[in-house]
Amino acid sequence: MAEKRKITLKDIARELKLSPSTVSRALNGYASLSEETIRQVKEYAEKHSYVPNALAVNFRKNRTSIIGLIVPEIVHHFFSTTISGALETAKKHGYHVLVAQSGDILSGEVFACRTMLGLGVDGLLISISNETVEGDHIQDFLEEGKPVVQFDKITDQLVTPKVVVDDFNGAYEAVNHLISEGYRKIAHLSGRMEVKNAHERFLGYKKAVEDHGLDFREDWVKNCSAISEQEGYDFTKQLMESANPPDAIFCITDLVALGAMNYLKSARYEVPGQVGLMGFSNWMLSEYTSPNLSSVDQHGFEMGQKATELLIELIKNHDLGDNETVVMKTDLMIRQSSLGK
Amino acid sequence: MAEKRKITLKDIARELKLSPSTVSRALNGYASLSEETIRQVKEYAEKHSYVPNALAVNFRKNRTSIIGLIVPEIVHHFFSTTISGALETAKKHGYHVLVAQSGDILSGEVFACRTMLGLGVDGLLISISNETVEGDHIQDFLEEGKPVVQFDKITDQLVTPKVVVDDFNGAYEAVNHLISEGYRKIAHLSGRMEVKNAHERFLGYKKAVEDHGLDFREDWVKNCSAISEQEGYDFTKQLMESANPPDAIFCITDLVALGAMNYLKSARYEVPGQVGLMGFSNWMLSEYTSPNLSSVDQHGFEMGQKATELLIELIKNHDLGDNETVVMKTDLMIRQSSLGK
DNA sequence: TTGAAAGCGGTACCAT
DNA sequence: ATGGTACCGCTTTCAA
Repeated sequence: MAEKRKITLKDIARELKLSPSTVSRALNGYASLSEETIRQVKEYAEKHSYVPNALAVNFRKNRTSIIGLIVPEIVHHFFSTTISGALETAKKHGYHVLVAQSGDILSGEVFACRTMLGLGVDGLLISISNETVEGDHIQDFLEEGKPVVQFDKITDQLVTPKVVVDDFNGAYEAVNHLISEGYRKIAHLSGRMEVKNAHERFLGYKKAVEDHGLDFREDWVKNCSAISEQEGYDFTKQLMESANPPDAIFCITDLVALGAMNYLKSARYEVPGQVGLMGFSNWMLSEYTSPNLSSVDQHGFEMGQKATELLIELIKNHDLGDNETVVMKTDLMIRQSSLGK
Repeated sequence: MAEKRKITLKDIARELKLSPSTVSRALNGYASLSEETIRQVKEYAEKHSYVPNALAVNFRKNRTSIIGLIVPEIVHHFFSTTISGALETAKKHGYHVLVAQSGDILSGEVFACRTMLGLGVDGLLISISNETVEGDHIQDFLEEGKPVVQFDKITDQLVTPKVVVDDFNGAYEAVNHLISEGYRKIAHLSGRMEVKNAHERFLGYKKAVEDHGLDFREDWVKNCSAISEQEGYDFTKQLMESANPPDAIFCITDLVALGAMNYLKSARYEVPGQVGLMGFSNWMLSEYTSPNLSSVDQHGFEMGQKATELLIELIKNHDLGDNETVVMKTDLMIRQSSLGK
């Protein structure tokens, strides 16, 4: 495999009878060089399509222009959206993104952190796993002077900037909307309360219900531990067949809402009308169900962008940042499933 | 930001009064070293938590253990699935993955290729954009001795190994299945015929129809240029309102099939029964529609794995590979929408 | 304005 | 079994 030997900076220097330093300066646009020399060097470099050896530059400068990005699971609409945002922003600033998934387990996250640190990324973007508590493996980055920005799934154990969704408010507005559409008996298919995002959504739901003087009933709150369509279906069935069936359901995610919708349709409930339905996350699928599913958009793309901007800023300033938290506003996506009773 | 200065191999050598070469050998498990020396070095390294400088190693060995991965669009169930497979396989072999999206446009792809090449990835996995024809920017990798493996969306202009879905056969089986369920007038919502995958699916559809002596009608084939839900809806409406309405529709993707399903339901057709419906891709959503959508699984995860395995093999063998094409079998996912007439 | 030279942190060849 | 040392390609003092 005869790959053509690439031309180096030294080659140029030799050919042009200049010193490597001069060539380096000319190429990197330093002052104090004669116009003529610069022109000459650039022309030669261009003509022989000189490309600096990134490995050498990185080694010398002790940086890689690579950002590490760890999410629980790539195959997940929200996360792939945040990744997309991160990629766009990184590109704009001349950074590359190394992606890894933790599989939502601690060992996977630790492994990803270690290999990324070993490779010498300049900083880390991370949405932690469900199992992460201490976060020593993340702390390691900070101790090497590499900034970390947490997003979406975060832990307060680590002093890093954070970008999170305003789950509380998003849920509050969603439930408010159901109420304004005339629904009064609102149930909530929640997630595991130990998970911060789920808990916040629950609190937002509760606050909205109470602010309007409506009943908050424990038995109208069901915990979906797997956040699955099946749970949505089953719990909805359970709720509707109970002595006190609700007239609206606010679901922790669109997938759960889809399960709820499937049950309601199969049991011949009118959605909306008899039962109002709200999801959360605004997955692509919510646009395409029938009826369309109302949801709460989390602006994943913008989150990825914001987190990446913060990180790159820190990298450039050689700063680790502090505990600041950026809260991303959500958007109520009112479609059909939540319309007037 | 006082990051603690990291200990280097030379530090160890000096402290232990050994030469750098000896320490290197001890750490990398070379033979011909006394047990004692090895133990001593390893102990010291462990105690001072020595971590080799990856940048230096990469520079010296002229490799990065990084694979570049370019897809048209990350936020797409199929691609995120292939990425997931690629990540898993890369991890297993000690490789990292740099991800970029082309946005399905040539300029984006060229940019991604250039930056990745500049960074010094060891090889490239790519699913090309719709606009890619010549592929000189990809050829550049080969000319630098870096192997490339194409997957899913490929071009034959480049001599590289390829991993593709058996679109023809997948489509053939899907239509076969509709026929075996009793449907006889089968329409096809296709994609743009210039796109290879779309064309193959069309050919598979046509062959199946003809093999069974059924009518192949041009007016039962509709081109969805955007592959959108809207097109699925509109073309299905058009088909069903025509003089010769079909009794089954094979759709180029699940999203299009969803549009078809939404129209059929709104127009009170029974699915299945009056109209049979098949999608393609087996997106997550197909499991959750009602009725469940029958589809064709493309094994995206396994594709990502396979492509990555091929690439890593080539990298390790310092080989560019040839034109071999691995064809991934598809799986018919029979759910409700295609069941008996 | 330019050059000389010392590294960055390893690896590997050539000695011994 | 171990040491000495010349690099890898580029950047960056320091000197001229």
